[in-house]
Amino acid sequence: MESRELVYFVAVAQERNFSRAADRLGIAQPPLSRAIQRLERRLGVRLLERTSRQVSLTRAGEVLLNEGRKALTNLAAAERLTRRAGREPRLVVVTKPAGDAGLLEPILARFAAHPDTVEVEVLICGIGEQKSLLRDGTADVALLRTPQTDLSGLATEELLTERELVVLPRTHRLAGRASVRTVDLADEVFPRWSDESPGSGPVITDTGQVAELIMLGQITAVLPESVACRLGPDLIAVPVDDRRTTLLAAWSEERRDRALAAFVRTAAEVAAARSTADALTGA
Amino acid sequence: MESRELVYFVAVAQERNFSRAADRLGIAQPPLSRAIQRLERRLGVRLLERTSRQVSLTRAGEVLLNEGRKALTNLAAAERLTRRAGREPRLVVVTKPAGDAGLLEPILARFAAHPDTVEVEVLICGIGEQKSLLRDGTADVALLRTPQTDLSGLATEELLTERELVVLPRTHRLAGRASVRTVDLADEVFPRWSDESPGSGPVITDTGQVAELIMLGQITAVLPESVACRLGPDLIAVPVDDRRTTLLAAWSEERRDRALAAFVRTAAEVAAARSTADALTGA
DNA sequence: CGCACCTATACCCTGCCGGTATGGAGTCCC
DNA sequence: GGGACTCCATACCGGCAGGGTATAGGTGCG
Repeated sequence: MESRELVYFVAVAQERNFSRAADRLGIAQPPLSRAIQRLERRLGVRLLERTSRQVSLTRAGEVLLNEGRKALTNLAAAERLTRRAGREPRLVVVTKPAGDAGLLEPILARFAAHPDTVEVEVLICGIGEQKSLLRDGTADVALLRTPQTDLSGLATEELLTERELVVLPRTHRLAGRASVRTVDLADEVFPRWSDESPGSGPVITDTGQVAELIMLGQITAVLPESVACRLGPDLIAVPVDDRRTTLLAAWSEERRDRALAAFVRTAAEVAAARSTADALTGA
Repeated sequence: MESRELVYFVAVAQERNFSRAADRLGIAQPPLSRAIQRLERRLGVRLLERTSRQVSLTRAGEVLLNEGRKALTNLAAAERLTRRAGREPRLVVVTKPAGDAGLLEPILARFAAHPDTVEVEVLICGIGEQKSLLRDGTADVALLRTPQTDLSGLATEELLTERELVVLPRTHRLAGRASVRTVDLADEVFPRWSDESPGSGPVITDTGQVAELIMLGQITAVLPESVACRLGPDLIAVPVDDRRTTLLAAWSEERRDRALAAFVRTAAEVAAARSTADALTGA
């Protein structure tokens, strides 16, 4: 099976529409139809049920969509890793906006002095993209927060655990509380951090929206302490007693190189130092 | 990256020779050279160092060989699983000659009566091929023996543990012993069960060779009891006290379907019954 | 120095891949 | 119910990728 055919099939299977898929692929619709027909012929299996009104997946089509996506991810990873191996060694670290709890800068400073240091590129990606960037080889290490749904294939190191705070407008009924518990928040509207994530509120596409929407009373948000403190003076942040979040360093479990190991170790050291400092300050 | 290019590269990287690789791929050498050049150009990385006398891998080439093989295996698995999903559900069970300890027949009989039964195809493969057949989706479940070098990605269930016996010609110095230990066999010549396996003796390509070679005094072999007993009356089998082997059912850890689970469970039941019977007979 | 071996280049040809135009089936809506 | 719309399939055509043969060029060996 040619990988291009598989890319085509995945596009059609996702769009459930030949014309839109062709559009996305940057080719015309007829060649796409033929490519899928050829693929079906070669596999000896019907992948799609088409009527003139809708396209649906057969059992075999579902299998190929799932397995094929994995295979294509692997192929992309092989390509990226190969490209990287040909260049100067460097690390790509990926985080999301405000997702590093302020640790990244000291980590980079300390790592630069490490004997196994290499050049580091920092990538700030959209919400929920980090794991796929790790898996396809674009990034070497990510800063993630627990809880995470699917960490398969990734190795992790816990960096630090933070309180979580609910962020509210000044006028909110809970704004005067010294602390709250999760049950107190049962009636609140929380944003959905990505298209797929559960929740009742609006989908967040830009982090700047969050403070805005909270101020307007549209939503509330529960955020790690390091993030909540930076939203601005017009919002009240109240600790949620029974919630904690942990910042993780994560990387592909198969990767074994000195620079990566050194980076993770450095990150853990910086985080440990920070935790100790916080404990002293808090006390 | 097109999968065909990757197949070509892997062939060259393994053969370390364009002409032989082209031969194996069934194409001429010049198109192969061009394909590799194109791949290198597209990746922007040199993969192979060629002199007119030898081809060697660059760092990037090694990465692509390793990662690419994985990706191609996944691609093949996606293809096979898709093909299978389009047909009647069935299980492919793979074992090697005499590798089932006589369990397969009763397992199949019992499985046929199971509520979740499906058609079963039995594949008897060459030595050392089982794991790759599982990984590329050709087979659903394999009967393997411990010790095994690399079971990553596979789930296993222990079926039964057997004694191992050393098989000797009648005239052998140890032929009269009631039992031996591994240290007693230090001077013996053992066959190599595949091209890669360690050992001093000849490479076995056909199981029929083994009895033959033992009879001629060329080698000795340590085999599971169930196999050793069937080599014929002209050979003496002496128990090796300090060696045991376990028969495993193994399958891809990602697979989750009722028929597969039912098969493994049935296999375990049959094996348990056999073990009990043996214990009674032996006592 | 010639021979054997191996890869790269030159050149040709076939067939695949992609494009445009159009057909035909089903759905929506007035 | 008919026209318009949507959507996939078919027909046909052109360009180029990919494969073949012949051969050049470099290197180790006797």
